[in-house]
Amino acid sequence: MGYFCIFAAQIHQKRIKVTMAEYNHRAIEEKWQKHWADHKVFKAEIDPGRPKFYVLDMFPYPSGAGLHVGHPLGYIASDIVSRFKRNKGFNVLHPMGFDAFGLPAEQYAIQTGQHPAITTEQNIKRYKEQLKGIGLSYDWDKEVQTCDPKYYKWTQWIFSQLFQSWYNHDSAKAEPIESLIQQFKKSGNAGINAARDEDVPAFTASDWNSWSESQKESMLLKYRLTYPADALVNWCPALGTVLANDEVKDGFSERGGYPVERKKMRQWMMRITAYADRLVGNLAKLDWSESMKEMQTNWIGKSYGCELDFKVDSHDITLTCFTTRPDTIFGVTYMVLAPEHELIGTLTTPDRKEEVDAYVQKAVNRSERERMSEVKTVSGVFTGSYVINPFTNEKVQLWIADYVLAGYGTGVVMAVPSSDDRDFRFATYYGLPIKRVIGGTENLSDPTEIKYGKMINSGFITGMDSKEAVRATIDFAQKNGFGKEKINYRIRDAVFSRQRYWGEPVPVYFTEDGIPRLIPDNELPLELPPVNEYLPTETGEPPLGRAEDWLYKNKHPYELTTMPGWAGSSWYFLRYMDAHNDRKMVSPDAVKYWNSVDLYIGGTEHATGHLLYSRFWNMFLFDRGYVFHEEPFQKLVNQGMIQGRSNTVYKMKDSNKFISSGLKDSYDTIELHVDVNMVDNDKLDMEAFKKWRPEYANATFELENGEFKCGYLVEKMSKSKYNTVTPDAMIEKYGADTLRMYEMFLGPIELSKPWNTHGIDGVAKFLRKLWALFHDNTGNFIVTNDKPTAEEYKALYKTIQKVEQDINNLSFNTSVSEFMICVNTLTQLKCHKKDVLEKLLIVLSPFAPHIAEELWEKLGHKESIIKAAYPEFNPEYVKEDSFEYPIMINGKLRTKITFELGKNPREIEAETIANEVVQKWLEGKAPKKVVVVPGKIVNVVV
RNA sequence: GCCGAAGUGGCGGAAUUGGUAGACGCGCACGACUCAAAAUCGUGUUCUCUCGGGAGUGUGGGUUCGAUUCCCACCUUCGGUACCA
Repeated sequence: MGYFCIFAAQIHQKRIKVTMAEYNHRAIEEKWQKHWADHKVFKAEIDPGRPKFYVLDMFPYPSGAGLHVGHPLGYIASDIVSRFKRNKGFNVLHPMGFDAFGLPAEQYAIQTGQHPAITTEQNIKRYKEQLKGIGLSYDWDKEVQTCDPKYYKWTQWIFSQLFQSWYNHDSAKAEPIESLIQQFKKSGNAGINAARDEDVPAFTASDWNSWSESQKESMLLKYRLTYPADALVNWCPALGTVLANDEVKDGFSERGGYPVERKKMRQWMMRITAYADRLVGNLAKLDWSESMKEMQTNWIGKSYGCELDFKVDSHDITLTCFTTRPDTIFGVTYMVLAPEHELIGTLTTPDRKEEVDAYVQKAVNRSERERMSEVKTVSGVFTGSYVINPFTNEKVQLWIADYVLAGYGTGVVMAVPSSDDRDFRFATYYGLPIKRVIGGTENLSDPTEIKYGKMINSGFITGMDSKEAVRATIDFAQKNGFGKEKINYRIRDAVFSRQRYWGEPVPVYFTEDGIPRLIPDNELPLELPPVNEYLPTETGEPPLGRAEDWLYKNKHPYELTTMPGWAGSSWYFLRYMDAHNDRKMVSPDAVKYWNSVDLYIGGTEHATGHLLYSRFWNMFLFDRGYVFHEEPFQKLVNQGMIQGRSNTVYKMKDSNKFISSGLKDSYDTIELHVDVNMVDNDKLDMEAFKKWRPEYANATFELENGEFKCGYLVEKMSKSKYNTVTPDAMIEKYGADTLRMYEMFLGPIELSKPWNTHGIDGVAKFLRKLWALFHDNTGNFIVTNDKPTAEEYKALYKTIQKVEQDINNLSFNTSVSEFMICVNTLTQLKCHKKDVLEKLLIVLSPFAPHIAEELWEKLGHKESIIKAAYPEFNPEYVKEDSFEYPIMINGKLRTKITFELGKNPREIEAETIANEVVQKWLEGKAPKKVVVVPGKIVNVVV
C-alpha cells in the first residue's frame, strides 16, 4: 500500500508539472482556507438588519476511520447553498459540530482501557482537518461537541425541564408540574386530561393533601414527561445495554448487528406519546419529502377506532378491546388475549390450566427474533372462558394467541375471521366459526378478500355501508356505555436509559424512599466520574456503578444509567445559535433571530430516530417558551448514500496467475478484492499490484487486448473491501474545487450511487480550461475592459439564470454542466473580458470557492468574494429571437412554423396560428381548410 | 404482505406546464500537434439499415395531432415497515 502511494504520486506530479503549471490547486486552496480561517470570514452574528438563513448539516459521529468520499456529499450541497445565500445578502448561519457520545468509542475503551474522551478527541481532530480541506464555509466558532460538559450541562437541563413538566391534552401543550400540583390540591385528578401512565387511580383533593411527600412524588412520576418505569425493553446482551425501538432492526442491534431480546428493566422513559398527535399533524406543514413524512407517519401509527367492553361470562370482569372496525362487530366469533395479559390466570378454567400455562411460558420466553421468524405460523390456546358480545349478547370463546401484542391497544382483540387475515387463518386452523358480515363475501372461500362493502347479517347496521356502520356502532356503544371512540398510536414512549459509560449522566439522585430527585440546575453539569473499567459491575450495574464515592451530597446514590445517543443530538441545532452561553441553553434573542433551520441536509436513516426526537424536544421547548417555533426543520433534504465500487481480480486456483475479467469464464478462478487505488477505469496497474502484497510479487497475468481488466462490484465503502476513497486523496490529486464539483456532478443529491473516480477528469478539465482562458502561455493573467458582445453576455446570463434556478431546486448536477457549457462557449469566443469573468466567478464561487477567490483577487478585489453581490439575471441577453412550433397538415404531415419572440404558443390564439400558417405555409398554395383543436394545435388541411 | 421512490445509450445522467429524446461529462473511435507518449485541440459516437429510411425512454394496453412526461395493468430494482386488531 505504501509503495503504491509513492508510485501514484510520482506519476501524478509529472503530469501536473507538464500540463497544469499555472493552475496550482494546492497553493491556491491552502492560501484561501487559511485566509478564511484567519479572518473569520464565515462568522455569523445576530444582525436584525439583515435577513437570516440557517443551513444545517447532520453533524457526524467522529469514527476512527475518518471521512470517506461519500460523507461530504450533503456537506458540499449545503455549503453551496450557504455561499449562494451569502452572495444574495443573507446572514447565513452554517455551523458544524460533533455527535461525540457513542458506542464505538466506548467499545474501544473497553478493549484498550483508554478513556473514550481521548479517542473521541483524536477522531474529531482528524474530521475537522478533512472538513476544512474541502473548503466548507462553517463558522467554527459555533462548533459544539455533545460530550463537552459545557454542552451536556444543557442536555441535562432539558431533561430537568421535562421532568418538571406534564402534558395537558386540554391545552394541547406541556405545562409546569406546579400547575398540576395546584389542581391536585384543589380537586384531585378528576377532570384532568393529561398524558400519563395507564395505571393511575382516581383520587380526590383530600386524598392528595393527606399523602406523604413520597406518596405525592410517586403519583407525580406517573405524569412527568420523563419518568422511570419497569418497561419491557430491547436488551442487547452483547452490547450490555438497552436499545430504543428505532435502534433495533429485525431483532438485531443496528450498531454491530447483535441479537436483541425482550427484558423487563427499570428505565427512564420519555413521554413522546403525549406529542404523537402533533408530531403527525404538523408533518403537513413541513417541506420534507413524501417518503420521509410517510416513514414518520407509519412509525407513529395513528389509527382511529373505538374501545369496546366485553363482559366475561360468569366473572365480574370486563375486557376492553381496541378495534378500527367496530362495523364488523356482528362477525365476532371469538376473542383473543396477548400471552402477557395479566388476567390470564384468573380467566383460565382449571381444566385448561396446564395447557395454557405451557403455552404462555413458551410464548413469553421466546425472543423477539424467534417470534418474528415465525410470523406466519398460527398458535394459540383456549382459556375455557367465554365473553359476551355486547351487541348480540352472544357467548364467544376466549383464546390466548401470540399474534396479539401486549404492547398495542389493550392487548385484547375481538376476532372477526371474515374480515381480518390473521383472524381468518387462526379460525381456520382451530376450527372456530366464521361469520360473514360484508356483502359480496358470501361465496368467497377467503372472505377477507373484500374488506369494505354493504353490511349483512349485522342486526341494526345491516344494509349500511362500512363507513356509515363504523359511526353507527360507535354511537350505539357510547350511548349504551360499553364503548368509546378512541385514537390509538403505534408509537411507544421512548426508553431513555443506556447501561453505558460514554453518555450524559442523568441528573438525578435517589432518596431513601427510592424516589428520584433532580439535581438543582445551579449544580449542573453533573460530570461523568472516572471509572477504572468501562464494563458493567460484578453485580450487573452499569459502568457508572464503578465510580468510587460517587454520591450526591456524599449520601444519595446517583442514577447509574446514562442518556442515549439521541439526547445530545435532539437539540444541537439550537445550541449553535448561541454556542458559548453558560447561563442559558440559548439566549431568547438568538432563538428569535435564527428561529428554525431553513434547510437541513442529511440521510434518511434518521427518519424514526433523530428527526422524530428532535421534533419532540423542540416542540416541548416551544410549549415551555424557550424557543419560538414549533418545528425545528422547515425544509429537509435527504442525500443519497455513496456506495463503494470495488474492483476484483480473478486468480487461477493453485497458481499465481491472474486472468483478465473478459477471459475468466474459460478458467477455474477465485475472485479477490483489489485496492481500487491501483485500478484506473477497471484497468489494473500490474506493477502496483505486484508491490501490493509480497505473495503477488511474482504474479503473472493473462491479458486481453494488451491490458488487464478487473471486475467490479457495488458495495458499501469499507476498508476490508479496499474500496474506500478518501476526500484527502482526491483533494491531493485534483483539488478541493474539483472534488466539490465532481460530487455535485455525479447526479441528483437524493440519489444513491456508487463512487467512480473515473469521471472526475472532466470536471478537473473544466477548471483548468477556466484558468487557461484568463491566462496566457507564460502564466500572466489576462483580462480586458472591453464591453462584452451580446453573444458573450448570452452565454453568461444563461448560466446565471440556470444556476440560480438549480440552487433553489437543489439540482446541482445540471449547474455543473451549465458552467462547462459557459466556459466552452467563452473559450470558443476567446472572451477574456473582465465584466464576464467577474459575474461568472460570483456565480461559480459557491461551487468552486478557492479558484473563484483567487481569480477574484487577480481582478483587483480586496474583499472576499463571499461579500460580493450575486449578479442580477438580465433577460435581455437570453431572449430567443424566435421559436418553432409544430404544425399538422391534413392530420398527418408535420412541419414547423417560426414565431416571433415573446409569445408562448399556448398564449397565442389558435386562430392566429392558423393565420400564420395560411400566410407562411406552402407559399402561393393557401390551405383549403384550417382545423383548430381548442387549446392545442392547428391542423391545416391543404 | 403493505407503504414509498425509481427504471432513458457502453456508463453517470439531461429533457419547463405533454412539443425536435439522449444536454453535460466519462468511455470509445478517428484526426491535428509530438521522434514518441501524456496533456491539449478538433470531429464523430442510441440502435439498425439496402443510406431513402426504420425502430427506440422496463413490459403490455389506453388518452392525445403529439407521451420519457398523463391514465390502467404487469415486471424489475432500491428504501421503509411488518402479526398494530
